[in-house]
Amino acid sequence: MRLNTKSRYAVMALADMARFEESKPISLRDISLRQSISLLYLEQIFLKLKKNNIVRSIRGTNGGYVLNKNPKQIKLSEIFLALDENVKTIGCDKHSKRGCNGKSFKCITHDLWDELDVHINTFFDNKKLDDLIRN
Amino acid sequence: MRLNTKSRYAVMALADMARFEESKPISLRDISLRQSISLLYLEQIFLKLKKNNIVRSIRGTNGGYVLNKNPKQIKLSEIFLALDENVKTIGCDKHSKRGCNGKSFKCITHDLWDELDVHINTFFDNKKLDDLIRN
DNA sequence: GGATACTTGACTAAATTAGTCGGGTATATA
DNA sequence: TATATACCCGACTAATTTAGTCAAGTATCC
Repeated sequence: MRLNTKSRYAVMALADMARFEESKPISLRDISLRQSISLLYLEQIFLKLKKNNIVRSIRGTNGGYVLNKNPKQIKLSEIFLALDENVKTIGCDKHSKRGCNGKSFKCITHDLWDELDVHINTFFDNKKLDDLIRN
Repeated sequence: MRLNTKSRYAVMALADMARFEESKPISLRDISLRQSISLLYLEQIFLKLKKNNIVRSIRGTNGGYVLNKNPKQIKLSEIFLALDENVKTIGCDKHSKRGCNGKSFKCITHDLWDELDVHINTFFDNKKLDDLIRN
């Protein structure tokens, strides 16, 4: 779990799309203007969202992106998973040779970070995109 | 909430002390050897723990540090609070002028990060140092 | 044909992290 | 009282990560 601007912007952008739920594709330019996120940065983010089938794209004039599922069904955990290659980054380094790696040597706090990870993932599994726009 | 090595090492070191619970002060040198954490780095960490009354120090030969409370009463949230000046660092920048600051302008996802923060803090409020050594 | 809008990899400045260094001061014990 | 141990503290730095930008496309609509 790693929360950087990329993850945050992804949630903002997708929530933006969900709010203006239309059948028409929404261009990154519009999202960029509404949410004040750099267009070039959004492009990077949406590439990953597309690769992970969260959105699909339509090219050309009047093109843009469309949500692949109903906002009620899009878990926030999916979104984070799409952006970070490695979801679990809190805690010990899995591939450490000297320190705690959870296998050959396990430190006092190892299980704690695992528990925390579960705790946070549960939170994001239960939160749907739709929950964000119901205010 | 920010989980860096400093916070993790602090928990490891304090758990180490709790495990060897003695009335005698424990030197950073011993902790450094047992947990393979740099002595110089530990000094930095314990200075903060001391300032926040989590440990007290005894100088000189045979000196070291002693826990100020029973491990059953030391919340992990206290420890993190002692190390990070600002506990809440996930989410929007409170002092941002242009972006979301939660006051003059509030973004779609603002409440989400607040909720997450509460969720994580609850976890660490309920975890005590003693829980880590009961395995 | 031109405007719009997605596609992709490479690059970079700034900030953060994870420590190290150097020079202290206090105290126990031989 | 000398010496070794161990805490105290500010300044510094190398490496990594972050938060983007840049350049050069390709596809589609009008």
